[in-house]
Amino acid sequence: MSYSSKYRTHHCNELGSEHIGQNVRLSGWVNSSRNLGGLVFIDLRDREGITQLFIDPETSPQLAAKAREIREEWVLAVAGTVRPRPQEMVNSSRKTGAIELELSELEILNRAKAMPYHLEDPSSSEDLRLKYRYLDMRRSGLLENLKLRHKISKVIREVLDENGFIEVETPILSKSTPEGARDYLVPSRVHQGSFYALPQAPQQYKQLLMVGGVEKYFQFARCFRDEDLRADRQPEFTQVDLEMSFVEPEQVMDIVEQLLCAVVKNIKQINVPCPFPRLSWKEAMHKYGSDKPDLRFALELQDISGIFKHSQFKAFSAALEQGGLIKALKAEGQAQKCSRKVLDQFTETARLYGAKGLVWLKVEADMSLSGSAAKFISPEEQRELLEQLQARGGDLILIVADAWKTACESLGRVRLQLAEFAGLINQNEINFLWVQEFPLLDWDEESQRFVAVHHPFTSPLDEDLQLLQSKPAEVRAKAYDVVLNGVELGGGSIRIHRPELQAQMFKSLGISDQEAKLLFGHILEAFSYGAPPHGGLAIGLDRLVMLLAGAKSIREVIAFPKTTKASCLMSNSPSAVSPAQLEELGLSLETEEGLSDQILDTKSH
RNA sequence: GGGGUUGUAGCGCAAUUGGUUAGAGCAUCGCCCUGUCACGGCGAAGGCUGCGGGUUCGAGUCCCGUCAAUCCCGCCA
Repeated sequence: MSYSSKYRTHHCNELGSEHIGQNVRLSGWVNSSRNLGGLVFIDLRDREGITQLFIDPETSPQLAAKAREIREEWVLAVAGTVRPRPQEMVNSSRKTGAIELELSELEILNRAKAMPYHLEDPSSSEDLRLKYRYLDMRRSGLLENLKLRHKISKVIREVLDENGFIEVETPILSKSTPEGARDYLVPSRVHQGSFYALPQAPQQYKQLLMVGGVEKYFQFARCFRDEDLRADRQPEFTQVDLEMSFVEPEQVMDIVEQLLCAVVKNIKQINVPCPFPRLSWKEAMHKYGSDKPDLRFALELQDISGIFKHSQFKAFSAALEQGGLIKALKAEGQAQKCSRKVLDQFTETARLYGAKGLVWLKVEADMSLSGSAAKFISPEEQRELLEQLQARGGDLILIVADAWKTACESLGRVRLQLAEFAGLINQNEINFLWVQEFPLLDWDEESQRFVAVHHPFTSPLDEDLQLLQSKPAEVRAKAYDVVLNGVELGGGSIRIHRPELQAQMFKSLGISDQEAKLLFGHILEAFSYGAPPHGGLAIGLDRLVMLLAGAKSIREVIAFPKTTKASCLMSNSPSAVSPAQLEELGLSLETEEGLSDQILDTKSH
């Protein structure tokens, strides 16, 4: 790579002993400067690395005088001769540590104010780093994460290109639809009172591309959802979105496996086993209490309802009477390590996810049980319990008795917490799996109707079709999620391509023909002109990069992320707009705060 | 919408049961320094303790509210 320009002939991580004697030019930022009164050392930094500059006041008094005023993060262009450092002054921790550049020219390209915080201090607060994101990039690991993201994107593009996928962009100004997340709305000036919505996903467009005969589509799609945020959720995020025609789940899963294997191979030099293991949703819930189980460790949940059919323990009998069940988790050899305090934390977790409580039992050396509810468990039940769980002295048993979903999910969360506490998780492992056969519909108490678990275009499993009218809750979908280390990385489905079935689906969702026409008319019409069978999937790129970067939050892999209240600390968005702008859009604000904000706003048109 | 944590100098922190004038380090500014690499030495300046109430003779410290950041629940097809 040639860097030659008036600013530089090399970058700052390039020069070594082989360049000694050469005249070179470098540009970059002052990482630090050390003025010893006589000798002056400056560490010059660019994207690639750091080179030490050297000025001897005896040979270059003017340069030394100029260098005296130089401060951190000033921008310099320099020229000089590469020379070896004295033997004992070699800095072996730096690639360019064997040499230094003795300056003959020094140009100050730009000065810099004192930094608002110490750029290399990892403990500096995140809001400052967000406010000065452009400074954060200079020295924290952020730039490395952006490079990693670029590399991952490149591999994904290559694999999809090699497999005949065509990258197509779809509109950002899109149409609001019910179902799913809250939309970000964009008011229309030309059509006052009407709004675009920013896409939650390019779902409908990509299906229309299939109707259009594209057959294999992909896109790095920016998606927008106006919901409350988390460490792994931003209001706008990127999906690797893909869709294929004339396929069944197998073909979609196959290409995604190829894609993810290539990424991991390229980034981590690890060959992950392919194809990925597959679990049905029901199995995942039963065994691991999660629809995105972390399989880096075993710890399977067990159904122990059978043992307690005639239990005298009210917590157990009540759950069973109400049609629930009793699930247990056995932690080998953890009885000693788990103090009362730790067990209380587990209990709190179980409660947080809806369980009424958590029963813990310690298996003593003599195989007797001790713990919160041991006295309510008969000797016969104790014997059966130990036998079913194959428990040994020193084991810890955690039990939740509740409705099926609550019991599974709450104990599933305890399972994760326990694994972390007991150090069962190998942080270097990359563990992919598929979860399939999700339910198609879910009863929503709030709206008193069925809602689509995935989205309303998801096809039911062929063998469950006949249940759609009679037992909608039991219909499984041709949907699949790819899970990495307990994180939902992506999901997709085979879509409904026949208008009759789509109409039936809308009916199940309580969407009238009229509504369907109004909201989805264009896609229904498109399907009436010969839609091919099709399906696809979307991968959360931010989450993928986060996991491979070992980052704790997707903010660390996004150049300019927003806070948990969806504001940008750097640009101060969102912000008020001028009355003139509102007027053009035919909008007026209701709140007084809104009005006063407008008056404060200085933007003029 | 709900719960937890945090908020003291530009930055990261300290300040005893509520008790004099809120401290030292880094950064900044000034002076000194010829082999540093987080250079070092001497000195100076720097504060509405997030904001608003309250309790008290007295509040950085206790109470209530509020704002912001963050983590989680709900929510996120």
